[in-house]
Amino acid sequence: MPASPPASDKYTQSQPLWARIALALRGRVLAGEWKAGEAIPAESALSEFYGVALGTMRGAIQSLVEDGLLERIHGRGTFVRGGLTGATMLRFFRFGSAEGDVPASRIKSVKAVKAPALAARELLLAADEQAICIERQRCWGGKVQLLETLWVPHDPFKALLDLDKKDFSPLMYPMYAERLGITVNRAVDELSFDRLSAAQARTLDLPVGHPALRVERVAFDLAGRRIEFRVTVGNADHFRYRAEIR
Amino acid sequence: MPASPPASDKYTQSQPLWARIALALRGRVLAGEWKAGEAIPAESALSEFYGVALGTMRGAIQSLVEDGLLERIHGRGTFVRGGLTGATMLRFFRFGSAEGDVPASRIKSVKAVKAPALAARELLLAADEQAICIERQRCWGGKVQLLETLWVPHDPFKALLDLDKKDFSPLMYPMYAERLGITVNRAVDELSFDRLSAAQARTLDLPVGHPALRVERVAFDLAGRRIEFRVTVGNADHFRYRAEIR
DNA sequence: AAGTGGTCTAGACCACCGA
DNA sequence: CGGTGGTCTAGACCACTTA
Repeated sequence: MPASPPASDKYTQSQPLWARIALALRGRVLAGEWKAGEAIPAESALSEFYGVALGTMRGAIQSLVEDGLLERIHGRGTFVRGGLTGATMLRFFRFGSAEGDVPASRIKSVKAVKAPALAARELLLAADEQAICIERQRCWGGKVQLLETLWVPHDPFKALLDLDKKDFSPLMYPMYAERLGITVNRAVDELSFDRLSAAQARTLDLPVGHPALRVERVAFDLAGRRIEFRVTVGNADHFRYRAEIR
Repeated sequence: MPASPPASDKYTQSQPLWARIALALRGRVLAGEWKAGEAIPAESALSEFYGVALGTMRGAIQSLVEDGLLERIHGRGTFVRGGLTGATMLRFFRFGSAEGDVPASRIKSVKAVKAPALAARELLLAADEQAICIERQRCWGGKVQLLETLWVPHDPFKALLDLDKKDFSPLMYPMYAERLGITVNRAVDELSFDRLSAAQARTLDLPVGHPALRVERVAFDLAGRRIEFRVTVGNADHFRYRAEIR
């Protein structure tokens, strides 16, 4: 049975009607009533269910579309958006003619650890809370190009500890979705500049102290929870990024 | 006298009615009927003028708001957006406790030149077309922090050649607006990584070959014309940028 | 042809702003 | 207070997709 019954008075509420309906709709998506990729009921059906005009229902849906939760396709329906693919790190780098190459991923270690200060802060974990740390390398053109260290909360991710390194998918986010039912919906990247440590330089086959781009990423699930913190390091000479400002 | 008379048939046009009205409205803004910062007529007045329902008029205006051309303020009106301030380069850098400091600008040269290949390509100028090249330094905390080279088309910018270096404003975009009536509405930045040349290093008081962030920017006016190409170079150690992905 | 989202209408009232 | 944008209604028809 779906959530909340129709709304009450026409006005006099602190929130607009469309916003309250959007909230209810979001709740039903998060509760799993409609899964990623599935269609939600038609606007007309929903407007009848909530007892509002079609335009109001459209407003509610529109707000969730702008939020990235839903996606409308003319003539087909309104769908719950699938998550990010995780191949998004490539957008910061330019590797010579490696477009066709499948980005390979090599898992180096998967360990249960106490979250270090930086990761704990970004994931909003209590001090000394348990987390899982994953180290991996990403390769293009037969060379190791990116070094990644990921932290995820121990709580919903502990199944990863029992997984063989070979069984990890080259893309983490689709794997989170399939194996854990966790959808990554949004991420925030913080870019800065760094130099390679001795160990990093050795793995990347570059000189110690070589310029490096450092990307710190926090990933969020559909409900807005912080579910992954990731630090990626790559050769700064391959950095390129396009930003639009208004 | 304003532009285009009311629209015709209800449907059967290739473009939605709101899109055609948005186009007409945009034309009136570009023609200078309403200047930056001024309010356009009320929705009700416009809907009557164009002979459409209020909701349709709102849709037309909304599309221009999303485009960055207009700005609505509840209870006050709908306004033509002012341009970018030009202080936007700071968002890529972090300078220690220089928040309060006024970013100073030092013009080194203003010259009429033949646009070099890169600038000509970005500004869509013909080969060997005349342009104006401006070199300047930007300082925070008493130190030169950024080196900038700008190219603008000779055509609407020639007045800058007669201007004394001291009379240049520290922010270019407001100056374009005041002195030339050109509003910068949008810009695209392309970030990459570089090393300082000998001359650059001397000016920035850093070692030759020191890591540098390079920003190539194309700026667009209200009509979408490319009106400035700019290359900015700064110390990569001060680079930081936040990107959100969905 | 049936079902979906997209456009459009003609009204009404609400919430905010400034004089 | 009068004017602005914001919300909401109850319809109608258009345009796209699928079967």
